[in-house]
Amino acid sequence: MKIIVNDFNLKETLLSGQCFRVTEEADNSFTVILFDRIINIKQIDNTIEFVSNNNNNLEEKIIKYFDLNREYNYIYNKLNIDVIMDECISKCKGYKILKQDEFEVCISYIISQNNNVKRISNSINKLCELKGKSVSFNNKVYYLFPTYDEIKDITVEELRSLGVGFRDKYILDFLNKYSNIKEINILSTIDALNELMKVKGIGLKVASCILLFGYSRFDVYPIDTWVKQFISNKYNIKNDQKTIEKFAKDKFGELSGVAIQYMYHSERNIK
DNA sequence: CCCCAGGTCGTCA
DNA sequence: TGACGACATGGG
Repeated sequence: MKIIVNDFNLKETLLSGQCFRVTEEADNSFTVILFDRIINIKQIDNTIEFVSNNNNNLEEKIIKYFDLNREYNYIYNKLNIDVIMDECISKCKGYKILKQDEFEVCISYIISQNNNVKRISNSINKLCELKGKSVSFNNKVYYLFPTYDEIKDITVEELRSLGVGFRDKYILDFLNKYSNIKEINILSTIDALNELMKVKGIGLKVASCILLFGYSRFDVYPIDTWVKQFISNKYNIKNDQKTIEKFAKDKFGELSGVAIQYMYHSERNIK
């Protein structure tokens, strides 16, 4: 199947560190575990081509995951407030904020704290092998991300076997509180952040990543070392958490998340 | 062997 | 409130 896309960069979007379960294949295509199925997807100019083990509503799932129906020109215009952002935007053109599975994003970003991408991916893959459903695709076996029911009884020993280390108790606390978190969609962004941060091991940064990458809340802004340095250097302001937070909120408002993500991406992934 | 990783918690002033 | 070490683990 094919879709015409006019402002999309598949590779940048998938390899930017938003999602942890993507494989780049030898033919420049990508294999992605997308909710309930496996897809292999490739971009050739303005076309994306994809195959899956499950074609039911496939196009719809792809459009949703890559957020292809959103008008990004509006975002570019809103964020283009100075030469610094102008450069960021031109570097990041076609780079989309993914709409990932909510449950998966919560656990993935709990694991991400004080951790590196390689280890995060390894732990998540092991979790899927241990608890998720297996799916055959292209003569290989893949594992879906487990549902809540599939992992609600996971033990500390099992978690440790995944290599999540001290984050084991954080995952358990999240699972205990999951019935409240399921309702996050209906909350305002501030309330949603606070609800997530009731979980031990979810602070402002992880909560913001969850809302940005799992719930398409573009008004949260996950600030890490990279972003802090970018902003304090380029805008010549104090490299301090509160100062940077205020700056992002005041400058970019409802689209702070996209602005921050563009900065992260151009600083971290594009040289 | 030491350092670090898309942080957060608990503790002590 | 604010600073600061501890935390599991394996890749570099």
